[in-house]
Amino acid sequence: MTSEATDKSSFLYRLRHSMAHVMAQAVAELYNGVKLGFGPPTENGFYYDFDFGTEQIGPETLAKIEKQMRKILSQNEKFTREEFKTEQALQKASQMNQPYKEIQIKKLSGEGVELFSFYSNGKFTDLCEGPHVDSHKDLRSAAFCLDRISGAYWLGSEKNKMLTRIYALCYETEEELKSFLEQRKRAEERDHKKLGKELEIFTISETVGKGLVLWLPNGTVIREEIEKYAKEMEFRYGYHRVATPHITREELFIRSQHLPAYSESMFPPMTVEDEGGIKERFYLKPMNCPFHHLIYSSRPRSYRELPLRLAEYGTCYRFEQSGELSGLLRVRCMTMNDAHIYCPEEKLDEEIALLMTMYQEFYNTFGLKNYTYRLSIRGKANREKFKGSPDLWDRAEKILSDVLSSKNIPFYVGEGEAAFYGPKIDIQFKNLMGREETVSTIQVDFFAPVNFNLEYVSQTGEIKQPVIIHRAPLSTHERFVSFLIETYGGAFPIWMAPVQVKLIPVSDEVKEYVINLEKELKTASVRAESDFTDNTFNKKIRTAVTHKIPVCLIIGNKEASQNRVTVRRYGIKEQETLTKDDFVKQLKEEITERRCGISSFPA
RNA sequence: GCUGGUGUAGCUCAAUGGUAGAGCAAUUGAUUUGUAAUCAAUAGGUUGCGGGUUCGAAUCCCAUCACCAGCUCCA
Repeated sequence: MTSEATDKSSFLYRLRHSMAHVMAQAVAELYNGVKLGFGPPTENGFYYDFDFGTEQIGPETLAKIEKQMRKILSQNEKFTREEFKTEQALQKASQMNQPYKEIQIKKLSGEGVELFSFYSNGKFTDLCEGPHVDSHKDLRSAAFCLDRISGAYWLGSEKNKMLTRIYALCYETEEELKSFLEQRKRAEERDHKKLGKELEIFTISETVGKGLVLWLPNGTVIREEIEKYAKEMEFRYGYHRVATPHITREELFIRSQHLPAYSESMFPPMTVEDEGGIKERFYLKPMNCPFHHLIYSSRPRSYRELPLRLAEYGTCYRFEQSGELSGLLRVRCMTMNDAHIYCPEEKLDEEIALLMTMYQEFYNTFGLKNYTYRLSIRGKANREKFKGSPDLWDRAEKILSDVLSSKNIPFYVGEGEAAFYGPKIDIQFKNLMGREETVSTIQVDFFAPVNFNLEYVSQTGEIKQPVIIHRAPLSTHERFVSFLIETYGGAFPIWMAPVQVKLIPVSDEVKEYVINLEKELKTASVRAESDFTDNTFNKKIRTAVTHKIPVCLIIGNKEASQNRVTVRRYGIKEQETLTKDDFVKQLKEEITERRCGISSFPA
């Protein structure tokens, strides 16, 4: 959220907060006996949670509520504040027949709050800490519209009743609201689900099942280019590649403690019967780690081979809740840029530092900028859920925080966001709709070495336990490609573009030259295609541009007669004509260096 | 999984109880073009699937599946 949107003293915050009360009042007037939940400001406006009882609320009621709000605003009431001690406050909430407010008062009272404020505007009163604007007059020039309606669990717990949440957009001026709506519309144009279909990157078939992605030829090029790059990078950083099965006997996940702790996110087991009639259960893997641990422990290890880095683009299966699935962002079958690093504890800081360098190298290549680092630690609450000695935790948390600081990497702390086996550094991306998603983590794990009895012989001949680092800088292909599509708006850098070069003949006379050039480019491993359709020249250009192909070669008699090509780059007006050989040389350089040039970011 | 919404040709959408239609894409023919849509013809649909109401259903009702937004979850 912007600072203005969260700053309680800002006018915008008070405006949105007050407007939420007006909405609650409108709803209360229209629906007798409605129960009120919470109604805070948000990044773009505000929402309010209501319990409508048995009443069905659809989008058509939004217009009705909005109309009522405007009627209320015309009454020009003042916002007034009154304070009550706990008992009186409870009594007041009870008189108003607002059970959720009673619960809230009791909860806050338990946390030591003794004085409760109620705000009134006209006949409407609501428990609220404020602050608000002075009167309706301050709200009149504001721009707002009711946006959408959805369910939301009371107190955010799925064990509680689901209330009806009404979201509204609200800004100080009409221009700001309009500009937000336009921005949202532009963002929707970059939606990876939309572009993924248009650019034929992936498809999902009901026949195969939801959350199970079919990668089309274009998408497969992108996947494989990413994978090739990751393998080169990991080779340079001293990783060894391994390969493991997609299924395993139940025993492995019992040992790793995924069963039963993680069983809700796993596909149900397959039961097979051997010749002796003994039944055995197999599971699809939700993670690669346990397999890698067994590779580590397949023979005794010496300190000399640590840190041992085992990498695999491993395909995992998770039975995500159906409502969670979304395009490539959240799927049930995913291929992870996974690796596990088995590291002596005293080398942990060095190894993490090396990882941060690698992450930044990766993200620079992709030109990614819209991410933030989160240091996820235990926090003060629920200490019992975090396994291992507190001493070890303290040290690990300090190491992570020190590495981030020493590399001048800005980060924020996520209290209670650690994994149960250790703290982590999460890389958070914001998607187009402003929603934050974890794209990647670096996790320190003290727990698995114990479960899997992982050991090494130290320099002094002692048996020691390594610490494990789980890391996946490039996330899963699925999630990472969804971010890339949205970041690039579908216009990929040349090195990973499905079609890198489109050859467009001006007329049939140059056909032979074009055919030969295409052959030459393909021989140089360039993904080149020629357009020999009956379409007009203009139409051919339009087609190439709408497919967001990074380079078009315009070839007419002028070019063919001089062994040249005219280069038209995506999103760039200026063209240049150069010799065929110069073009191929430049192009190859750009591809080999994986340049993330301006051509990929049209204005 | 929960709340609300949506589902019509490959894609984007029209048809609100009375003969399912348009543009783009596809196919065929003509056209060979110098920087974002040449012209014409053809083909394409048990309106997501299954029930029901009705003389008659894309349209109304029930159920189911999928998708979208949000909630919850996300080792």
